[in-house]
Amino acid sequence: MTEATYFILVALMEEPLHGYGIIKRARTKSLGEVDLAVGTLYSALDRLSETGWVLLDREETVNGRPRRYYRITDDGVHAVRAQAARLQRAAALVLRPSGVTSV
Amino acid sequence: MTEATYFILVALMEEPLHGYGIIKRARTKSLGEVDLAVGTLYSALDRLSETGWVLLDREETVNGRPRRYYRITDDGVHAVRAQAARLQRAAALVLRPSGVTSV
DNA sequence: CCCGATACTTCGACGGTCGATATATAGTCG
DNA sequence: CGACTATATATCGACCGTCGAAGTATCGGG
Repeated sequence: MTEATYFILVALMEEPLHGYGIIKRARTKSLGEVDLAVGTLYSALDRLSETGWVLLDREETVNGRPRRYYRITDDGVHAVRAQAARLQRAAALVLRPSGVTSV
Repeated sequence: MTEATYFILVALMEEPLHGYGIIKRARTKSLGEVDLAVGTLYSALDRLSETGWVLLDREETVNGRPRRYYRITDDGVHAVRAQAARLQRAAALVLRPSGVTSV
């Protein structure tokens, strides 16, 4: 799973969001580190819909323009949790190196 | 930083290794999850040499064939530690979600 | 004697990211 | 009032990194 995919799923964990909302949520969640490009977002969203990790929650019309809200699925939650565990293990290799038995 | 780059640097943190050794070390460190393709490794190694995060430690000749050992630089150690911190923060978003003040 | 493991190089294909462009409205600042 | 920024979606080509395969070479085991 790429970083973009991970942060899209993380953004959707709290509540369904529309495209632009995902970009903003990912930015705040990552403390400004992750700034999803629109091209990245929509292609990733298409892929995630195909794999069934997100789905279209509802479609609103604001100012005559469509606004699509996406929702994470149970499979998506499962996938993002598995990825989080993987990331933590990867981080621990450097932050808590084995072989250092201080005490 | 990509996952491949991260695990190459992690593999080199303990001691200098040659290409094939990096692949094996990354595999064991990641508990079999990361299996670097040779194409990925050598192109990543070239990029890392250019950025100055790894450098050629020494060159041996074994069975009439060259064996190049790579070493991580101080900059590389700094970069991999920063990335580890980033990964941990990303993982914490899911594993320790804010707003859950269990007590 | 062939196969698998070790070991490096190169190259084309593929997948995902990025930035630009297009389009449209609301709000802010000078 | 005009320019600019933020909000909001769609699309497309360029680019970068990954992957797998082919090529080359040696050693040990079955």
